[in-house]
Amino acid sequence: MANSQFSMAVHILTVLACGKDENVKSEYVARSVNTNPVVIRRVLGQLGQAGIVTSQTGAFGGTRLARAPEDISLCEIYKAVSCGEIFGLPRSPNRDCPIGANIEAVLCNLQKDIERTVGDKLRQYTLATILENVNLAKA
Amino acid sequence: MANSQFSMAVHILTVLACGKDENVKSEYVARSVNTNPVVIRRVLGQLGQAGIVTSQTGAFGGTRLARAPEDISLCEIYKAVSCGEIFGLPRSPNRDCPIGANIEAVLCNLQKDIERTVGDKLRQYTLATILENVNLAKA
DNA sequence: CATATCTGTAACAAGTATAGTTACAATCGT
DNA sequence: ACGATTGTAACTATACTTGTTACAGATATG
Repeated sequence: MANSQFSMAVHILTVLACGKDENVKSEYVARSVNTNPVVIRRVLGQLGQAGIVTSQTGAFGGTRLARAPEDISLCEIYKAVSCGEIFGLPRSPNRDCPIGANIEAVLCNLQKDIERTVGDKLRQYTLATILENVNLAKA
Repeated sequence: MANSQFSMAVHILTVLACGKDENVKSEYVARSVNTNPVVIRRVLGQLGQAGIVTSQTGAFGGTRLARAPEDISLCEIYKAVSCGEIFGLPRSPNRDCPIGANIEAVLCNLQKDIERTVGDKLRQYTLATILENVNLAKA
């Protein structure tokens, strides 16, 4: 299954942003994402550890944004739920072969370069950008 | 399993590049990558369809680069074996919810933007770049 | 033309990741 | 004390990647 946790995280945070400073229940978010509340809470757990949201247990509990949408970059969200690399490195190249012995390091550097590039791009967007676009599309 | 087809493709092509204009057998490549020849031939099939390599069946057959390493960009290789997106889109957002109805298009645009960015970055490298780096590391 | 050598590809097994689901302990307002 | 909600473990279903075996088709060589 293709990993859609980043998409889900953005969707979830957009719902929370619309909830302003009210606690939003995972069950409510689940209806917009069209999935099970536990799936929402799992992602919310990662976003909480990253300091992007804060949750309250108990009656009238729920989750809200820890900061204003303008201060939450998509890069931060991506890293919070980050699940795997853009491309995987070679598994077990033959180190007796001159190429096999060196290709891993070369690809690893390339991988870091790509991920830095993606990070820079994602940093250009914030949750506020997403909110604007969603509202634009609505109009 | 994390997808390492791009890494494998680059590794394979590096081996082919070292074979100059000789046909290289999948069994030989498999020893450098440390896997089964069929796995190599599978990737080689995709690279062949993309016009990056040419193969010959039969005795003394094998595969060679279709072009000079300087003329093969990593972007081309990435697209040839392209296996999935940087991040998956939402599966089935609730279209009765204003957010659910619009988030998919917004994320899809974002996804295209990211993939364009990655493509631009990969276009800065060619197979020749990789060859240089592998040889540098060897020295 | 017969043979040995390769590729191309189908079919299947094994390992692993994601998502969905159920269940329940812990927490907290009333 | 009670009801509402999160946090989290455990399990299932699905699907993707890799590795492996098997074999048909193509081709150079003697």
